[in-house]
Amino acid sequence: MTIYDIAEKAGVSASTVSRVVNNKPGVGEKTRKKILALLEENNYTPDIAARSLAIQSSRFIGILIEDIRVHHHTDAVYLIEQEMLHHGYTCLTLSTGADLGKKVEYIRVLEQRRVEGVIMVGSMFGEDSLKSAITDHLKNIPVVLVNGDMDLPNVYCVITDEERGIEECVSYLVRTGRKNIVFMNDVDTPSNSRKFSGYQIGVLRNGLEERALRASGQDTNPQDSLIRGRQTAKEILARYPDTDAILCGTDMLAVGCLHYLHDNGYKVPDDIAVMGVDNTIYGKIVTPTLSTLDNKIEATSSSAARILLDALEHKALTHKIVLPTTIIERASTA
Amino acid sequence: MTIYDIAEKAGVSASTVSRVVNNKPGVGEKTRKKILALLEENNYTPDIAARSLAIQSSRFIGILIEDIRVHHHTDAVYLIEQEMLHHGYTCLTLSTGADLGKKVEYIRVLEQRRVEGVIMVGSMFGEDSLKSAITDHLKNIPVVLVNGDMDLPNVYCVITDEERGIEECVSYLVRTGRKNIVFMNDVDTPSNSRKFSGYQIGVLRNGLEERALRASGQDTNPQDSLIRGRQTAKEILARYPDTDAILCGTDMLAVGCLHYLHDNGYKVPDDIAVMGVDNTIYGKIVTPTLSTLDNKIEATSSSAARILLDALEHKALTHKIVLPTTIIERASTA
DNA sequence: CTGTTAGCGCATTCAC
DNA sequence: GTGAATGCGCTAACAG
Repeated sequence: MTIYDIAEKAGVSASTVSRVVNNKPGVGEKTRKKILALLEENNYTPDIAARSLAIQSSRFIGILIEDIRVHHHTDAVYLIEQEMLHHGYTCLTLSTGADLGKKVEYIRVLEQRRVEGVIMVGSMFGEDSLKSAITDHLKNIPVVLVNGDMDLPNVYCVITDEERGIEECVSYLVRTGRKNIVFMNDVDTPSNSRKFSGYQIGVLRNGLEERALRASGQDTNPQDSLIRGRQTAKEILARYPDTDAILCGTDMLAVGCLHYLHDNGYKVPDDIAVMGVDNTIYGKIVTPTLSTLDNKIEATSSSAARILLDALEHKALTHKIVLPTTIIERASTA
Repeated sequence: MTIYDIAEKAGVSASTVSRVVNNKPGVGEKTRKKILALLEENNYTPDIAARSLAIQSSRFIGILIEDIRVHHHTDAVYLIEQEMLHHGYTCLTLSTGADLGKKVEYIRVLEQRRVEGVIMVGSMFGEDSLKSAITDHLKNIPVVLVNGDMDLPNVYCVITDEERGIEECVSYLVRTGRKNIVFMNDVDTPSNSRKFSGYQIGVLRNGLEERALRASGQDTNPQDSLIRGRQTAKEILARYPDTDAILCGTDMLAVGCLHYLHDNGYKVPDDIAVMGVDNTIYGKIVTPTLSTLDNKIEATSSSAARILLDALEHKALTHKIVLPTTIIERASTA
């Protein structure tokens, strides 16, 4: 059912039908009514692809995310989608996986679909290796990085100050009487590097010894992180038996850590304090409940959505905004 | 950059360029090389919308899901996306929310984008009230319902036998010595009705008294379910102090339940056994670990993807397949 | 092997 | 107020 079909039935031309469909003026009241009725009864639906072609605007915005199964990221996607849809954009949300080549591939998919803007969620998207993919394939459209950092004229970044946040976590743990604080880092991402560097600063400022281990493995899906956290906790305690606090790069790692400690007779927080990052629901579920560094995913993603919308309307804006984090104090450290 | 631009640069016609872009035969080796080079150096990307219009095929498939923040559903989406993308389809994944009107609205969005097939995840999409929306707006394209039930020529359903599964849960709890088994139901959905009916059958077969409460509230997001489970556990124990097992409609409800029991001095599973449904990661995280009815979301969604692909190739297939569930036995009942 | 033509469904000028 | 004509970028006959 096209506007031509409707036009024929109504005995008018396609342009008139088009005007009615798009609520534009210049159509007589009676013909408008008549066409409206025909539209309804034939349940006509405009072909957005055709319209896109004609008006040179897809009303698509792309969302790139590493793994839709990661809770922390879907919270962001949820907010962004709502906001975008509210402004008449349809979101094309794609899970890229950890692989860099895949990311580039998906960027091309977005390009082919002629998205008008892109939001990428996750610090991995701020990697230098993606810079050329963005300049080549996302030319002239605004790109907003959630928690990623990149210096490009059409790229806007909104990140949380995790470095500072982790540094504060260290100080916080010191205030609760901890001295031997080990940092359990997750896979190698820009965000995790910032966290690590925050840990180093914190350790330095508090005159502590630097003790850090990277959780082995590379998959960041929830199931896997749990195992990895558990395993790494074991390694930590084997290497540093006098550990009295473990600061983990993500909540899920921290949960795995809690599991290991519980199973092996350690008391949390009495023997060892544990802390995570992300303020996910996992931390509310475990026993004891998990203290965590809230990196404000809702605020960050809302802000990203706003920025993208502003950029789409060619408003001037700053290219980088940094939000503060907050420590959420729960039973695992208190 | 269009094929015309490239054609001009190459001194050939657009059709030749089109042939090269689509890897079609009938182009001389030297011209092909030349065009390929130009394509590359101008980094040309085809406009899929325009192509869709020409070939009358969008290579889009739609995925409808109630809430992208629900873990259990994103697992399904992940699998489906991978499979579809592997077959050259791009997935348009939309979170509809619980509201029925919104669901219809999103169905129309998919229609406008001319998706060639749809997968809907969640039993709510099997509701009768959506039947007309599907017949009107998703005419002649295959629709696969994951865990939803609907009788329509273009609709295929793949569901798990939760009724039977819950019945088995009751019998299982009885075998572990429980007699006063309360069912905590989640919000009113077809799936939850099936679960409830399974509970009723189980209770009847085992000569027990029927005791069921519906968790108040209506939001099914993870955060909320947790609170609701806790609250409902309280109500259950107030009304039935001799309860020795609580069977919950979802894992998250069960986790909330565990929290309440823990905080109020009940021993799980000694005093009261707790069981959930969905086999989510939440059940692996809590203490004690949660026994649960695995409703096979991976198998179900993979199957749904397969069915949709088959339907898109016009292969004959059955309209309804029912998969068995499995009981996962963990500490909360053992 | 390659170019010409037409058409996909729609929006938009410009006449009438 | 309304219609005819044109173009968006691409594919697909059909000619040559």
